[in-house]
Amino acid sequence: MAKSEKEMGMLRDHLAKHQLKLTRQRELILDAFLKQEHITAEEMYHQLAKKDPHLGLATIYRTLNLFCEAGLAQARHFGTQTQYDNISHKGHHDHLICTGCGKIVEFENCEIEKLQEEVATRNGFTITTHRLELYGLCSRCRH
Amino acid sequence: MAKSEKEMGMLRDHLAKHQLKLTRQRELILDAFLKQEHITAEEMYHQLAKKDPHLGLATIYRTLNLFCEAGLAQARHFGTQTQYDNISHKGHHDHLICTGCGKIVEFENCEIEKLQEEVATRNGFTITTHRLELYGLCSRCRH
DNA sequence: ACCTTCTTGAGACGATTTATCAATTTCAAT
DNA sequence: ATTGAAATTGATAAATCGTCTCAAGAAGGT
Ligand SMILES: [Mn+2]
Ligand SMILES: [Mn+2]
Ligand SMILES: [Zn+2]
Ligand SMILES: [Zn+2]
Repeated sequence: MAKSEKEMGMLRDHLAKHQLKLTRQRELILDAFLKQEHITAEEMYHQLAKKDPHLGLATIYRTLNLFCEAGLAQARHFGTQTQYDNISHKGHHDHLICTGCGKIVEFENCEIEKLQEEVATRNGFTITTHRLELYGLCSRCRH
Repeated sequence: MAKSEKEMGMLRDHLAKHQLKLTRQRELILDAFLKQEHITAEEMYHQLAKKDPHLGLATIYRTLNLFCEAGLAQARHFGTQTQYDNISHKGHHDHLICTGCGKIVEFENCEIEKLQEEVATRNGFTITTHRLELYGLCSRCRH
């Protein structure tokens, strides 16, 4: 609870800057969110049902979107649902996804990121975010 | 009509291999699809309403998904909708997307693709497809 | 403590895509 | 060409996901 100082600070900053309030729900959801690598609103809804059975799904959606605006999370469409990635710990990262078993491996590659910038510049764009997903089979599923 | 020999062949192959049938609707939708770079089911529905007012939206969805399986199209979630990219003409490509005006620039970058392969190999994966989207502002929207 | 403003929870709602199913069409075997 | 099993279609119901609405409650500056 006291270990998420940095993230709590980022949230407070964002709230202050936009005249928003720090609520019990927002603290609760932040706590749960920081323990995850990526999670959907629905998953979090079920997880938190134990701690607060009255917490509404709409509040979870609202709060996760707030985290995105505060720079703590990043939304990513995966399949039919939206995954909220925790970027506060390890920063931005991309994904290798096994279409056989659903396994997800996270990676970072500075060279790729650099080339992306070049492509953007060449086309007159300024990149704010990106998304790179590699789909295939992991070593186990290949056999 | 006669210029889409290759694509028609790919479709026929897929149909034969899966005991599926070549229908008037599938030909109609293929024709329209090959004229596009990327299109949504809804857009195609409206386009084809002139040629066949009875063509159902469900058939369009079914057929575009069929094209994906046949290797002619690739589905890509963009905003709330699914875009079906025509990959038969220019092959695989990635996208630069302006979050200001919605402009889409297509690009290919072999170096990036090569680095992707390296990342996959390093993690024991064999890539079958991937998706790279760069979001940002185009030169016009930056001002 | 007061009061304005923001937030919440419950469910309605909207948008998109898939499932259902009776009627029709395809196509391979006669 | 005819037949008949199997696939396809169109209309619409249903499912899914996320946002909107709004009255009741909470936050926080004074
Ligand atoms: Mn990246
Ligand atoms: Mn590519
Ligand atoms: Zn696997
Ligand atoms: Zn733009």
